[in-house]
Amino acid sequence: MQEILTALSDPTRRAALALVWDGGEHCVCELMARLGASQSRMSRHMKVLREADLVLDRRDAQWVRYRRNPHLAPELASVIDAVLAAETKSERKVA
Amino acid sequence: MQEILTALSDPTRRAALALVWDGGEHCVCELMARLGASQSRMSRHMKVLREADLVLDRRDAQWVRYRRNPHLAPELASVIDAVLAAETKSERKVA
DNA sequence: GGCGCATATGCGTCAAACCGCATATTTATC
DNA sequence: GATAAATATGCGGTTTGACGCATATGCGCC
Repeated sequence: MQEILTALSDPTRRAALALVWDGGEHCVCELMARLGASQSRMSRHMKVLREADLVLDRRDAQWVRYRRNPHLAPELASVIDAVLAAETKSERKVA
Repeated sequence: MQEILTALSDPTRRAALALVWDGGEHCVCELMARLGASQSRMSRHMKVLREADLVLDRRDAQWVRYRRNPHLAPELASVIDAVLAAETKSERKVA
């Protein structure tokens, strides 16, 4: 829980999590580009998400594909869902 | 959202929030005692919760009574509920 | 007005987090 | 085997956050 909330407390990580939460696979280079983050920064952020067990990674040729962890305990997945939903809502208000 | 997640990323604040989330009023001295926190520490933590709009406070003689903010946007209240529920569950596993 | 209890806050310190830069590692291609 | 692309990581610097201690403030009571 502590690790998860620490992971969620960075905006870039939340944005990355939102992208990955669609169930698909995303390489670091894609996330970098879409979030405007440098390579080392993006790599480190994904490491934090991985160590919090929120995402899984897989080597695929020169890429590393990150995806949502489907085995996450349901009560923890609910936390992520609630956070991403709340953030989506507040973005809509701005737009 | 950022402010809320920062507030949630401290274990003492989560514990205080859990106590206050019952809908009742709680003075700082009570929270201090129940959480084993020093006075200045508890006061500052409550300030963070207040500035994140998660709790409201009210002066009552020499006490300050903190309570859950009932006007919190529902999608944000869902975040708090999910976090507290997840934490309750993990505590039960330990016990 | 003085005293005591509850709470807030200024200040200095210490630890943790984030970042950029440079470099290492892995894999594909030629 | 050399080169290039994608990713990870060691290092140093800067920022942010938590804490304790001391002190200030608010309030009731005498």
